[in-house]
Amino acid sequence: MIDRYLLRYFLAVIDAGTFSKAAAQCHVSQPTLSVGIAKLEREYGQPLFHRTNRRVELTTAGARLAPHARRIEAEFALAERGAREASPRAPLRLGLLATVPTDWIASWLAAIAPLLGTQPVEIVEGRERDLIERLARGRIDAALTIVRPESERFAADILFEEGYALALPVTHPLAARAVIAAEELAADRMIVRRHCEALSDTSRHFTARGVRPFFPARTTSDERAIAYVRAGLGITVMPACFRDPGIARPRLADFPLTRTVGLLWGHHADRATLAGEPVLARLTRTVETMQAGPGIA
Amino acid sequence: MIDRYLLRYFLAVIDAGTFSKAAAQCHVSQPTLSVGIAKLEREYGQPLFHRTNRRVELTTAGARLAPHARRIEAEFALAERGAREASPRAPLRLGLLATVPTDWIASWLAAIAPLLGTQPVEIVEGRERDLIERLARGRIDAALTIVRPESERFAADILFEEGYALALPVTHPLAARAVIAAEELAADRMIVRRHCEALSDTSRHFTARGVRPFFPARTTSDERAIAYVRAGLGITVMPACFRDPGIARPRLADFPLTRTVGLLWGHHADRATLAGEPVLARLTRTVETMQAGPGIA
DNA sequence: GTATCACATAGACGTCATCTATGATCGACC
DNA sequence: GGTCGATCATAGATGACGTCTATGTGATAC
Repeated sequence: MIDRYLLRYFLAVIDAGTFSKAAAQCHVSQPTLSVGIAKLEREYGQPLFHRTNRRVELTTAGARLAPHARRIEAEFALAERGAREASPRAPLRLGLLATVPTDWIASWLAAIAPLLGTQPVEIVEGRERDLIERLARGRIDAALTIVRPESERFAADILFEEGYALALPVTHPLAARAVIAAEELAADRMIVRRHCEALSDTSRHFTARGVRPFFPARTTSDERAIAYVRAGLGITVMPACFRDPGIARPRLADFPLTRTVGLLWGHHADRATLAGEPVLARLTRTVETMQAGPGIA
Repeated sequence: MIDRYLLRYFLAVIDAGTFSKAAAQCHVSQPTLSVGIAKLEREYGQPLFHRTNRRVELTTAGARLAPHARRIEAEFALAERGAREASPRAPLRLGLLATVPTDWIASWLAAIAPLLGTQPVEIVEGRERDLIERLARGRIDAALTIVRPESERFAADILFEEGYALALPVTHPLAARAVIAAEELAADRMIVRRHCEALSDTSRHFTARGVRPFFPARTTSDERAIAYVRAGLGITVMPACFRDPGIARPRLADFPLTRTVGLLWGHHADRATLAGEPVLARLTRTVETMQAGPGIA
């Protein structure tokens, strides 16, 4: 009895060209996909792929099965789409990490505006721990937040990894530098971004080097923080993804902290179905382009 | 993610009209099918059936899903058929209980003759224990034999249940009787059907009643046994399904032994696929009609 | 030779589809 | 009106199997 998941593996191998890539595409390990294909071949009665060292290619038997597999998957997709379109769709509850640039979210919201009628979205902002908590309780379906190895209780799709960098007004004497040591900033005032997941690491970094700046402002808004920096009220440390024409982002010497940002999926939700949701697929694309893109600064 | 087996349950309910019948059709228990439908409804997002006490009927959501499910199942069937047609088919190895009437087998073989080119059949005759043994060793794919509750190591499809009855020549003085006691046969000679699964029970029945007849013949062929009976060489006891114009089949008083005949499936084989095999489907039909039919006698 | 990349195999683990047993609900029947 | 029979739902236990990590095998590159 051929099962659906076997055909999904099969099609993924055709599309990806290798077992390993197909496994990643299916969010399973390579051995899992390997035994899956083996099982399908046993059930089908004959080999479906010629294994060569560099890639795999369809046998004639595989070529015969492929169109059936395509039609079956397409029909499944239609059925599942029909389900969602007909039912009064529950709002998609999405957690957003506070330290994600607002303009990313704005750009995403603009892109999905026409979809909001058929797929309402409910946004929950919070810090890393809040979002994990809500995910665990099933209060949100997915979260754009920090992915850590130890948060493997949730399925994750990693989007990018980045470091943290200083944020100086472009008028700052050191603004043109690529790397700045903490000690060079002893005379600077510093904006405290109270919501930032890196706050304690940042404080420790400066105090460990004897730098105990004055704090002219504490805020939980990154836009406020940037405005303060532009205005010359002080400097701060932010994730590298924040860019603004008015601020420079030199690296902070010996501060190797990075964060990995991605989508975490609540286990009650069906990741495969959810990730195919246009609204979320668009979020992924938006984040990837805005992060990797040339940026403003 | 909707799975294939859920759609099979769904379609079975549509076709059968009730969950219980659908469960039997799918060879699963009623609770299994029940939770299966519940799961499908959860995945689909809305109820698929209106449950009333006497029957279930499709909701509009169910009616929307049904055509997709049909197409998916049809496509799976096509894919699986394609597999079998393309591969050089292994012969279907079928065990046949010795005490099944030869004319049933002959009738079946005549019906499937045109199919033997594409699906070779290998017949293994044997007694009950031989067939079980071969099934366990994977030497045969299925067996038409006796189904016992304790032989639940194998999946079974029960075809019919029957008793054992006397076989007398129509010229016998008692041939017209419906029931005959063992004691009334003290003067008769008796043919021993050495291969019969009921042989020891039969012997015990007669000896316990003080009847120790002369045995003019021992045979392992039911056709020989019938020929002997017709010729007046002696009488015997056979499964009720044996009929012949020349013999009468009165019941033996106080002999309640019955046997349940059906198909046993080797666990290495895929029962669902195998049972759909035209050759085997035809065997099922042939046996059912020849057993239930008006018969010759 | 070493390194790297591919897929296959082995054993352990956890999920979940399945089972049996039981409950809940309704209609039929005397 | 109470009992019986039929239906589907629920609960807890169990086993199968899909998945994992770890490791093996083989081929190509340098």
